[in-house]
Amino acid sequence: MARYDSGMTETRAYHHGDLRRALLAVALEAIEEVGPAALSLRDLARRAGVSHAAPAHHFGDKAGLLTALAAQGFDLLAQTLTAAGDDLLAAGVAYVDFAVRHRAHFEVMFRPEFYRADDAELVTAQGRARAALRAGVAALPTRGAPSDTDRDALAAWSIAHGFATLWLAGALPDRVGDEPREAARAVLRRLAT
Amino acid sequence: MARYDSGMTETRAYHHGDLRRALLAVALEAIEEVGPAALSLRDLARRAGVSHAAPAHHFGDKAGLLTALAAQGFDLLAQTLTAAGDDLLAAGVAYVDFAVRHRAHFEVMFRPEFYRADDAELVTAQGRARAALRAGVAALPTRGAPSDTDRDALAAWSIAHGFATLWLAGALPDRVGDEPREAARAVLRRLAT
DNA sequence: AATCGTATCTTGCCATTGACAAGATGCCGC
DNA sequence: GCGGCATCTTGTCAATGGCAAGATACGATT
Repeated sequence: MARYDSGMTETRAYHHGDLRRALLAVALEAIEEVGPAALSLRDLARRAGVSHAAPAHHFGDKAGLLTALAAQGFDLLAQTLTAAGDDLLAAGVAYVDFAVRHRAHFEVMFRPEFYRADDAELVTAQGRARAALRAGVAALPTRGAPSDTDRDALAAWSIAHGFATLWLAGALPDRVGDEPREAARAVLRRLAT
Repeated sequence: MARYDSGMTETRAYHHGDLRRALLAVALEAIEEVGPAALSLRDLARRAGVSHAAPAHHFGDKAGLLTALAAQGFDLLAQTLTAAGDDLLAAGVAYVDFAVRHRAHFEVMFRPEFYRADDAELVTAQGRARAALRAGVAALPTRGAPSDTDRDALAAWSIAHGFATLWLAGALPDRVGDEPREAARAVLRRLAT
């Protein structure tokens, strides 16, 4: 069968092995090509070389698959932010860079209508990401009442998230260039002074 | 026929009258209920009381309908921003308020994979919105080189857009409350000082 | 090592949808 | 009236999501 000769050392051994992981991998490719809305489970099955009903066994339905992807994404984001360290500007740049480099994950993560927001694994992953976000803001010098920290955190998250979203939507003028980290740094500096 | 007794004075006279407008109206309702991705042309036809192929005549396909909605949305946004005046903070609050009050429009406008980005009417509407955006930022005192105005515009747009997007995604903590204008003002003040 | 239980995957099926083609309906100008 | 045309309907097809039932292979138990 064709499904046995996938060759590469990573995603092979479909039958008993990691079809689940393979499906998540091809799902990322498919989402980068057509977006999360136009994702087709049957297309994923074809890409993975399995029958059209195989994905359902591992994820139940499309929402199940996207839930798994979202959880994976929040974990990855938490990792990325933690690695960026305590500097607010660096964390913001890392946030934008994550959105661009892991576009498929990012586009699923903030579309709760596509997945099951009450999934346990997802919720804990979101918690990790949230904690990593706040860690970056905590390093800011407090400029007033302690409640200002919350406001600052929201402001920082908003500007990074907004820039990333506009970048991905192709809404920004060409003049900002094609280097997201650089462009993000210039904009985020406006707030993180 | 049932399609003639829509009663209200606004969207009546389907056969020769404004099926197009009626379809756009029910599309907004449907999008608020299930999101733009799960929008079904046949469902719109049922809501409007026409046959399943009627929408295709006015919009060609689903992308055509969403293109019309996006153009309508950008025009509405331009209007809203212009009405908000020259104050940057007020413009930002108006932007967020627009996103929440016209959620369906907003959710389509920034998903170019759903519509035809090269549509003429859409492009001009985008131009109007972009101009209105820049007008709000131009009132800011310049704090350096003139190129800073571009940066400031991007920063302001990013923070307002990010806050709006996170609000719509339900990603913000409950503690921000349920009054978008108020919450947005508190966050945007952090930048527009 | 043989067997049983179970996870994994396949085949078959049905309702829904988007898109297209062809036909019906009714308005409007001549 | 009458013809042309925009508008809307009916009919159809391929693709999809999801479900049910069956096949297959692994692993644990004896």
